[in-house]
Amino acid sequence: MPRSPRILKGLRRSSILRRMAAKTEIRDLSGHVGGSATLTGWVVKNRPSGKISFFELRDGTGVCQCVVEKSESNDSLFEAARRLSQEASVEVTGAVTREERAVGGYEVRLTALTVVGASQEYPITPKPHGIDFLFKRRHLWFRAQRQWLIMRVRATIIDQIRRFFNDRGYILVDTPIFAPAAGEGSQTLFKVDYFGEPVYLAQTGQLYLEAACMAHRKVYCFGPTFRAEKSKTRRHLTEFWMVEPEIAYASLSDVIDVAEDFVCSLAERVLTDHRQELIELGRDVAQLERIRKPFYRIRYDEAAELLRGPKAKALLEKDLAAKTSRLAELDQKVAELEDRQKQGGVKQWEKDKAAAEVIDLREERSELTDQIANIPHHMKLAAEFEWGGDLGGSDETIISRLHDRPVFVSHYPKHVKAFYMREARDNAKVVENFDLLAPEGFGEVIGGSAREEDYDRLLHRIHEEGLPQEDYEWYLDLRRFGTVPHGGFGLGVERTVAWICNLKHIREAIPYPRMMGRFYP
RNA sequence: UCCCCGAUAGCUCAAUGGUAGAGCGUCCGGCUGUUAACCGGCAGGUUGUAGGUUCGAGUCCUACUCGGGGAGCCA
Repeated sequence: MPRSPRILKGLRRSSILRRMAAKTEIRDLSGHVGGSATLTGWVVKNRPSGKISFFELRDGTGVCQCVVEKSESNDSLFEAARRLSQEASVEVTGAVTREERAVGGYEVRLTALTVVGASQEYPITPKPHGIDFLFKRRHLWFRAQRQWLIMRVRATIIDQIRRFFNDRGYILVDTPIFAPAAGEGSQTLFKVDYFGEPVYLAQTGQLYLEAACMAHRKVYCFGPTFRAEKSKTRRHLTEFWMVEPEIAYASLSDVIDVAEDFVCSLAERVLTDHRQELIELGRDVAQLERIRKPFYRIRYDEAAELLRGPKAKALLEKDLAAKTSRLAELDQKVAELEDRQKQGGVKQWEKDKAAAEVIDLREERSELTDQIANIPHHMKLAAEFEWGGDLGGSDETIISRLHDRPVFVSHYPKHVKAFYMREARDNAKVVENFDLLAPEGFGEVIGGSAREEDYDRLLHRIHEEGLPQEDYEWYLDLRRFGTVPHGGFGLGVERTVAWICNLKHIREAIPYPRMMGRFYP
């Protein structure tokens, strides 16, 4: 875009300049130092004083400090600035200066201010709020810096998901959201009235994708999926986004190779584009830099052994000791802070600060207490893990924490897995499936498998699971007409975002979370 | 479906079974370099709902509602 007036020769300079000025974004302020700029945005916070007034302006691209000094000629401007309230929308014009003391490094000294929309008693104040309060105001909470950062990282992850598959010749095939029957066959489906007929919200597009991959060889689908699981945990949503690639003429290890490259590409892209944002989110980026090939690949058998073995026990014991000593440390800190508050001669603001710290410490304490209480249970679950069961949440955490890079766990017992998974030809008790466990205890982000391509074995499994064969005739057709070895996986977007951004709760990783008992706004 | 924790001012939290408080936010006043600004003041309450125990319940008991964490299940 032309910034130099020389280029404007022959145009009506004043109107063009005005239009250009109105387009200035905070992220481009460095190019306007020494000149004037017009910004449009929202007031983050206002700090008026007797004769000088500061406020922070947010415009969606960054944050910038605005200043008005009182003078004989600017009474109305100064008064308007002094009265600005949180989240009022404004258009401002002023001189741009470099200013080390200001957020973002630049400052605008105002010559004009227009309030576009007033904002009274904005509910989300710069003080701490409870999680329920914030999610009831999700529509406003987006404006908070932390939520803004997360949404930007999410957008990049989604862009990279599409780019990865598009660049490698995968064809996007959209699968239906209204599905006639169970995909994976279970009670965790949302039932919808479809002109008097029952249909279900799709849990996966996989079966449809298998059909499409016989036409295009490499395909993927990407969209929302729905699970009516009554789980209230930090890793569950009832509506979440999943990307599912499906590849013809692929073995289990081919599919795992793709998953490995894919996850590496996501980490690399986010580190390139959002290093600063990740740091601001409190992400230890060194951990993300470890997301490199090769990931660990272990079998379910080995995972079971690991859980029962001395390493798992040692990990949990160490954990218990660390958490117990942290608990003692917290108690001591709380006691110290409370003593300080009681002492005389302490300023009110120091008392407030101490009180706020006590609240934080107590919260950490309460979480820690829960975790400590759970450890013996987790130890028992791990130590007594029996072949044949699925890996529980705590088991996954243990396995992932025993490795410094993501871990593929493959070859689970057949009877705990879905009917379409390919039976291992050398061991009929297991299937050729895999999960990818993210490190640092983030748990399962991918589930995938080779699909059963043999007609007779597939039909047998459908009967074994008690599924109605007539519902799966079209699916069986894929084995009747030129069946090939194939497979794919599904990656949960929100779990991935939570992992990359180091979020404790998956619900912050999606714009409008839908979970048990929460569907507003 | 099961287990644990919680609900007090708009918000975040205090309050041995004995007069319901603080900070923030709002509003008013003050302050020339602020950064969760600061200083002074006003207003703000059927302690989630319904019962019970007690001379007396925010506090103890029971049920329910809502929320949080976990189990199961899963991306």
